[in-house]
Amino acid sequence: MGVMEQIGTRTRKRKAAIAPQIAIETDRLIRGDCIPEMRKLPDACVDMIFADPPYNLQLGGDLNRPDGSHVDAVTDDWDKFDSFAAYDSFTRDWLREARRILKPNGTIWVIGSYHNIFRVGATMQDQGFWILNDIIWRKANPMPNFKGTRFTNAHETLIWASQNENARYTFNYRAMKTLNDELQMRSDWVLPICGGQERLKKGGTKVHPTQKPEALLYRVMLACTRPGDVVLDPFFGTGTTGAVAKRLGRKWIGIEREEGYCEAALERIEAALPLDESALSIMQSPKQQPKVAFGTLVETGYIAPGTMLTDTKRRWKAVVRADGSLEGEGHAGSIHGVGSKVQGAPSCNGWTFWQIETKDGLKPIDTLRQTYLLATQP
Amino acid sequence: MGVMEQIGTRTRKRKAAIAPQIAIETDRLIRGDCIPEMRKLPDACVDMIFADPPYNLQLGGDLNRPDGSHVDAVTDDWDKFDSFAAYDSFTRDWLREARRILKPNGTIWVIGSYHNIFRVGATMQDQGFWILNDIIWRKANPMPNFKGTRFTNAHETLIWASQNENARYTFNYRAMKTLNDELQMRSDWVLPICGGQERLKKGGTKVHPTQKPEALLYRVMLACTRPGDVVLDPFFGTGTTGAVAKRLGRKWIGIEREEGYCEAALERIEAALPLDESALSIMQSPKQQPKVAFGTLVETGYIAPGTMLTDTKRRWKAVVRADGSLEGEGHAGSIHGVGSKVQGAPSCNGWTFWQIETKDGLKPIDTLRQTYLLATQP
DNA sequence: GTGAAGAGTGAATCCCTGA
DNA sequence: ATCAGGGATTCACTCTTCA
Repeated sequence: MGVMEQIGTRTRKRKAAIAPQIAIETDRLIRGDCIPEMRKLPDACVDMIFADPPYNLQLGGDLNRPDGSHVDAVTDDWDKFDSFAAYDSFTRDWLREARRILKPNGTIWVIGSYHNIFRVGATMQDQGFWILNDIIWRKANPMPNFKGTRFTNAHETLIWASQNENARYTFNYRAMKTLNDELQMRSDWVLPICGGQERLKKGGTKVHPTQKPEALLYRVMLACTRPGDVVLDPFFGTGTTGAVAKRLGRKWIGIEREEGYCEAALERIEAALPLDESALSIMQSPKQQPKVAFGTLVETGYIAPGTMLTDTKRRWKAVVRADGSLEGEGHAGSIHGVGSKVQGAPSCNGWTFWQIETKDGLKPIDTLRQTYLLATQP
Repeated sequence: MGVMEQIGTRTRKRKAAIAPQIAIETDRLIRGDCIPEMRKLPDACVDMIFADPPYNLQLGGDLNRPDGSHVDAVTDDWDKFDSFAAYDSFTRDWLREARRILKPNGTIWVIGSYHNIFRVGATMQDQGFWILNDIIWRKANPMPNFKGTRFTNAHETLIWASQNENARYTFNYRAMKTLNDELQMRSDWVLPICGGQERLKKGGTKVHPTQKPEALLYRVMLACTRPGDVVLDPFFGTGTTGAVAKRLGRKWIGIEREEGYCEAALERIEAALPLDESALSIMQSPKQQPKVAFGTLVETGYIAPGTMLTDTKRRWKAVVRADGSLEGEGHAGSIHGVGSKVQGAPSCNGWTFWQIETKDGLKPIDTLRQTYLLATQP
């Protein structure tokens, strides 16, 4: 697992390795109901949970297309619930176990539609999960509303939540920004539905009625886990979570009741190819780069004591002192402290605020830090 | 009102005029709390309800933009609740009255964010409302996540529900399809937030912290009401619902507690003019350019992480990474960024610069984008 | 007048480490 | 547990100012 050890060590979160982590068996499928099976797992043993629970779809009668062909709706027995109360009870039970086995800094994703997502979301809040975002999967190619009685149901909703309000969760902000052409990733994701070669079929019919696209899981795991993290899926189905986890170098545990789905899932995961190390690495935040003190640049001669710094509009000036502090405009202190004081701002990043005069005009002192890093990093 | 007569004449519902409708006073603002004020209204007296209740945002401390400026948050008392239980109690009370005064064939719209919408939706289902769609308002210009801690919260959710499961509700299918360039209107609506001239201001500051855009109400009313219908808004605010109702030839009733909002609303509705054809075209959502991020092609499997790219003359090479970034020749970043860096050029179109090896020779990665668009666009 | 540049702003649960 | 301090972090659009 050389990949695991080298990648992802610098993420936004630095987990305190206080409690000895219980190592559990991973990369395996557990056959059975998710509630009793989760009960057998120890507390705080997984980093992320992805759950695609039954939707409790209340479809009355059969649905036909205008041409008379039959729409293959979700009518399996596992999707029938006597009432909202029964569904709520089921939801509370599996979410309670999910929260227990989730590490304190772990996160959970749950996907649903308007039939069930409101009940699921409210239950999550009631149990202490802390919602971080609701994400809209905007389907690029949804099934139209054949009868013209409502708006085309063209999206599904995912809830992303941490185990508790104060969790220091993993969010690979920079990687998401890169994935979205250098703009912040938004809460609405446009992705095609699962079809074509990706859709598992047996004898010409689809194996699972609601197989999720791998692209969806790909984005979820890339955003919120690190290589080597354990991802659990209590409603494993045909194993999309497992297949993507394997590709991305994450460990997985799936729980599934239906033998037909289990077979298909294992076969599929077996065929999935893991990415190699260079492909797995992602863009890192500056936050995760080695820290350099401004004083170090003074000591090592990258900037001389006595150098005059200013801001981009030359409104304020400050002099670099021998110990790496600044003095100017009646203030003295760190590059950040003086920067915030002269502006009267609550905070300031001195690295980008203060500029140094060069032959090509003003440049932020951060460029000196980058030069230093390039020269000293292996 | 030529527009009105042409659109919406073919509605799904044909109401049986059995029970004599109770005529209530319309086009008026009721000053007071919505729960006691709704109690004074008779049963089954309104055709549609649009509700924009407090979201219970639970904001922490102050928030500043990267430039140091302060974010003007919603800190009003009307958005503060002691607990989820208190919010639920409030929600149950106003929804119960709303359902009572709604006609049996009427519908309700409620807007919210992840802070409150799950609780609201679950309560609606518990009380017997029948959800018809959840609609996503995708904000064209949302506020970014300034700290890089989550996904940009770029949408709000609306729930559209009928008074009961068997209601024969109004849905102007044709009008919606016309409004959407002859494609079925989907459950995700791209609309800008309320700003510019439309945003009500007094002394340079916004009158209401969360004024909704008229385009949103326009689409809601055009979809689900007929001219002459009575629309009630129990959280009237600055009267967007009233202004749009007047323009569309619907009757309105607003309930609002804050005197400052009431004044602004009445003044605004007084100034509102009935709709003409030109206004209709302005409201139409412009056909957006399909934009595809390179990362999307990686996620959806059109290009695999680890793939080697090169330029047309094979001078430089780069590897595709899991998040859609490239790494090669000592650089890492987007397809455009790495392209410009290896060439030493100020800019570069990565789509045409980077080539992928195929059995027919090198091809620009732009061809993959075209393939993706062909597969996913309607 | 016209365009470029700069300032302002929007329903937001918005940092992390070490003492 | 709290507190201090380093330093990381933004997109689309409107309106104003100034050349």
